[in-house]
Amino acid sequence: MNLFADFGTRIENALETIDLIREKRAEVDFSRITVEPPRDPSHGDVATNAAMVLAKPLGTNPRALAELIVGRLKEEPDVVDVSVAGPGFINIRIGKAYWQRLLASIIDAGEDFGRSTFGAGRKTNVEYVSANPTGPMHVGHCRGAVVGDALANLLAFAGYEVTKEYYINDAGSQIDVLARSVFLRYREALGEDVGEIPSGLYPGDYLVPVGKALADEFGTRLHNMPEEEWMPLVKDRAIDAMMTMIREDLEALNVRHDVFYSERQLHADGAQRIRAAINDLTFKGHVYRGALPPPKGQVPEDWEDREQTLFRSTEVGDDIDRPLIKSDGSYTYFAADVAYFKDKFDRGYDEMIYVLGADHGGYVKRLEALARAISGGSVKLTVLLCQLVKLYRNGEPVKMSKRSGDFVTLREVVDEVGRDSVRFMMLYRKSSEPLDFDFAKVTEQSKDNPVFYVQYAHARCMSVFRQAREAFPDVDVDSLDLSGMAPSIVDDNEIQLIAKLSEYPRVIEAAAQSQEPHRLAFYLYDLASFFHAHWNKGKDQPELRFVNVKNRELSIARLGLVRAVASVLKSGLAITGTAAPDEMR
RNA sequence: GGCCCCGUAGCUCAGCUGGAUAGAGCAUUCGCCUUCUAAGCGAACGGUCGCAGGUUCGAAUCCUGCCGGGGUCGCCA
Repeated sequence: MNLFADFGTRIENALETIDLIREKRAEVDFSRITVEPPRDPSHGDVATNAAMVLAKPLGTNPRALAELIVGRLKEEPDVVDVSVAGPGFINIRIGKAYWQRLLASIIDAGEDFGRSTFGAGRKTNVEYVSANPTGPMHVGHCRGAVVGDALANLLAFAGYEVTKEYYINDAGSQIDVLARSVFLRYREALGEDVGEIPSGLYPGDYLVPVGKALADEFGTRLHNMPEEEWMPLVKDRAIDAMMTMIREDLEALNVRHDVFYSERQLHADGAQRIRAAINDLTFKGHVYRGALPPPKGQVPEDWEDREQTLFRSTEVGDDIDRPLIKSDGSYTYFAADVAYFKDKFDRGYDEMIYVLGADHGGYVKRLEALARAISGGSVKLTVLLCQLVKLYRNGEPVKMSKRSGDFVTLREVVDEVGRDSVRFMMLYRKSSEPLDFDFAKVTEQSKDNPVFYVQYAHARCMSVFRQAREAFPDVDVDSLDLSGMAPSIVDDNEIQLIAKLSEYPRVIEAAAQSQEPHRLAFYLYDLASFFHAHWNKGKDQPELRFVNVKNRELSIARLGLVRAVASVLKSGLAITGTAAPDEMR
């Protein structure tokens, strides 16, 4: 049961009965009509702008039209009051019986309440993290990992068919550097004194065990080979080791991908997949040989005009054409991306989402151009840019130097503050907005910490059930038919709580449509806040408490309300990837 | 210089894709609570939505131009 969808159709049906609208039905567009909770609850439970949107095409004024609509809606069951307000809003107040039925349906749906068919099963690929396999994940990767994962969960809940994907950048020159760094550790493991790690190689200690493993596997054999021979062997082992480490890091964050896709396989067998993709682009008329103009603004001093194979991306919305094959005949990074995109396209995705860091902003247009060129516009490709995360410890910024290898790893953060705090805080901000992450704040158990506040609301719900079991030892509290008790819920505060719950499905759909998982996090905070507020009223007014030994029937009915709150919290927290604890002692 | 993101209360941020009197949390001020249902509760104060135009019944939201902050910018991945 979806309140706003339900009243949306009721309102449309009412509109269809109005002569003025019936006469000009072909000319009026219902799609701009909104049905939403009014900003101020005193206005009612449901508000619509229908009269304001339709007045103009019908050649009438909003308030007059609103009065007509109000006349129809008055006859609608469950409507106890309708009125026109402001410039032509129609405010509807809903009867308690409706709320009680709604509560019953939420209880019956359990954690499936809010699940939607909105996505209509569209095949959607969400690519996120895609950190280079050259070391452990650091905090910088955190946000994209969480946002991507939560977004994928959200879309799945909203009815999309989702694949979570990780693109392994295991083909570039940074992998050669990785292999050389590991080779040095290998020599070290053989007893050689390698001294300080030369600049240009990765200095981190995490490569020591990889070198040791090579020594165990090969003894001194690699040492006697020329670089061309040991390089591929070392690369294989190094990439495997790094990906194992990264998978463990992801696991610690509760992030799980369905597909790990290797860039290297695109380059395999004489780069045939890349060649095939470029051929496809060429066939569709998007490739030529030529030289690019120098960049605008400051022209680099060593600028040289060279001919390359280019993607004519400017014809599909890009600012400048993009190189596919360098002047020395090798492929650009983007060429592999063309092949990768084509692969996803051939796998049949309708929508592709790339979650990237803000420093990749310059990459967006060429990806969009690529999608147009290859799919002819049938694929919806969107790039979500996550802004940077700044770390603070007690208000002081945490300094990081990547060059010295002195960066904070994802693992360190998760180990210190816990995965739930990391995940929820990463979502408690619009991703296009920079984020401050304070170690002290996110572990604080107080109202100021949203993670705690929301989880605590769930724990409180569970606590009510524990108390009910104690108060009514003769009742099997956990197997009661609570939805059948919903008609006993009549208190206005409780009805308001049901109203807040009823917003959940539209929050899910709106967040999915806008690809903004933070909206869910804010809703959960809001819901928790309603619940806590209602709980606190029980302090001064004991008759409002959920469990009341003197009134067994009402207590049991209220358990239904508590269960509904708990299930929405749990469902929402699950989408964010955060636990819903039963207690928080 | 081109492109992208951001600019909302003293601070950190929401604002449901154009709706009503712009909302939370900190901070400040003032009450309450000192035990019940667990790490408090309630209220007040606080705004030229960066600036200027435009679009329309209606703009924080859309368009244009400025101002300010950040990111990015040839064949690096």
